[in-house]
Amino acid sequence: MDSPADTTPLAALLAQVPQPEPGRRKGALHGSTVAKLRNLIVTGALAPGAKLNERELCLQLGVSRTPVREAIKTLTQDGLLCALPNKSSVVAELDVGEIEALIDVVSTIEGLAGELAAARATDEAVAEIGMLHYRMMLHHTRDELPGYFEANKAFHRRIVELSGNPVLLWIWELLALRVDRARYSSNLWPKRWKMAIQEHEQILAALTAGDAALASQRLREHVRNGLSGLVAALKDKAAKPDSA
Amino acid sequence: MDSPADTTPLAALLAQVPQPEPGRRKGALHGSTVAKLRNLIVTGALAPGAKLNERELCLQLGVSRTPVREAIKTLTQDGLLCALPNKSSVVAELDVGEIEALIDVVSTIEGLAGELAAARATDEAVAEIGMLHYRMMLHHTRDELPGYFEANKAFHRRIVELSGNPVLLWIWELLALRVDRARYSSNLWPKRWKMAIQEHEQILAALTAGDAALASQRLREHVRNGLSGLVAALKDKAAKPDSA
DNA sequence: CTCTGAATTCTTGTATGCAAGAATTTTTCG
DNA sequence: CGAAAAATTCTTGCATACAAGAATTCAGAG
Repeated sequence: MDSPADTTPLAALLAQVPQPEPGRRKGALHGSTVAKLRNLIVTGALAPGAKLNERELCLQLGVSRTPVREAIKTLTQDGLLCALPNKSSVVAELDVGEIEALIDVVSTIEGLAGELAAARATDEAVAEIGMLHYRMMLHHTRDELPGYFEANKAFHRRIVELSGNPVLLWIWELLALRVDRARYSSNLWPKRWKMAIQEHEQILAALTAGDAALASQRLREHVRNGLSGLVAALKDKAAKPDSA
Repeated sequence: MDSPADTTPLAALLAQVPQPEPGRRKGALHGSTVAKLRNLIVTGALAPGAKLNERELCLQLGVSRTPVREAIKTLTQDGLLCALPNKSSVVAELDVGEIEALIDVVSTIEGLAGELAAARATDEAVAEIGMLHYRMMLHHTRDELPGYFEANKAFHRRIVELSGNPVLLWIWELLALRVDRARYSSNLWPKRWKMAIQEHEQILAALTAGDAALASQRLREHVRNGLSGLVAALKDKAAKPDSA
């Protein structure tokens, strides 16, 4: 009846997304549709458990069912949607247990990334990551949540890239989708920010020193701390459901 | 002109795949098409670099373009195909560098799985994994390559399942696709078998003892050994291209 | 003979039509 | 009035039609 999703002002949210001009080139619909839909899910605009009606999405997104169906398939594979045969796909539940499972995997993955990155860290690469760190701090001082998120993610992403391992980056991107979802879901937890910034600086130091073991350990613990805080926030939120 | 794929007896290979009866139930075409196509790629029946013509695949698989296109999208996301806009998708190259990248990631992932699994290992679970190990040995003594592959994979898979971490299993499945491809590509390397069996026994012992650190380390090294041998075999093969 | 370019053919990207299964509503019987 | 069943409506799964871009071929000029 009145699942959370039914009250979502979907049209308004979609209006914010820049619509591709009618004079667009061929082959861009799939990608853009995936991006739009993914954004709606990750940011929580489409609530967990919400049913996706293909025809309705077509109208909202202004495309035919083909790209919509492809996007649904793609996001199902990414684990953001759940699909049952002959039934509407639904937005995957944001299970706290699953996020706890994410902790072990993401921390291990980023730990490996740190280990490999430290061995390949040039001054230039470290400087670039440092810049991302300062950008994050800037957004922090300004209380700009989206910018903070973005810079934080870029910081971590750059380290994974620096590892030079394309498979690692691929896996990390997949995991990052779920982490982002959890982040958006648990409204900001500013307590954690200061600690995160300190940890980033220590990670940078380890990379600068080229100390693989230390970089690995610090990244592992940093990720573990962050995600654990996230789980705590989510459990808190679950305890007192709608104390806005 | 005559790329390796053009000479592939595709029709014959597909004939081996049991065709779903006309009286099948709806909703199974996508999955079965993905499975068939994936098998062709993983086993090497569709050679790396081969161009996939959608219409041709439709004829071969006996379905329309819709499920074929969905399957292509899915396998592209899995990294088995490469797609460029408005161009035919091609089977992803089996880059040795990428397999070397896999070594670090898969060994780390399975190491984590071993660590978590050891902490949860019941007698029953260990016995089940032991059974898979003996099944593998049986296929070994009979020189049955496919059975050996299957049992080996089941052994590893069961350990990841035992970890109780669904995210870990999800990632492992993705990685396993690429590992399987590499395995099929480098024809059997029997030298490795005996060593692998010994390592499996040691892994089992660590699981039985519930020693998380040991299980983790042994799995990590076992995977590293296996994949390193695989890379060596592939490099060997690359050096003397077609010495059948 | 070769190179350029235009026209044709082929292939993919997108939209839509049709049928099977699911959900819902209505109707009928107890 | 309640419940079960039948019919209607709705939704997805698959097939196909059409359009835009890419590849190929063929002709003509240098």
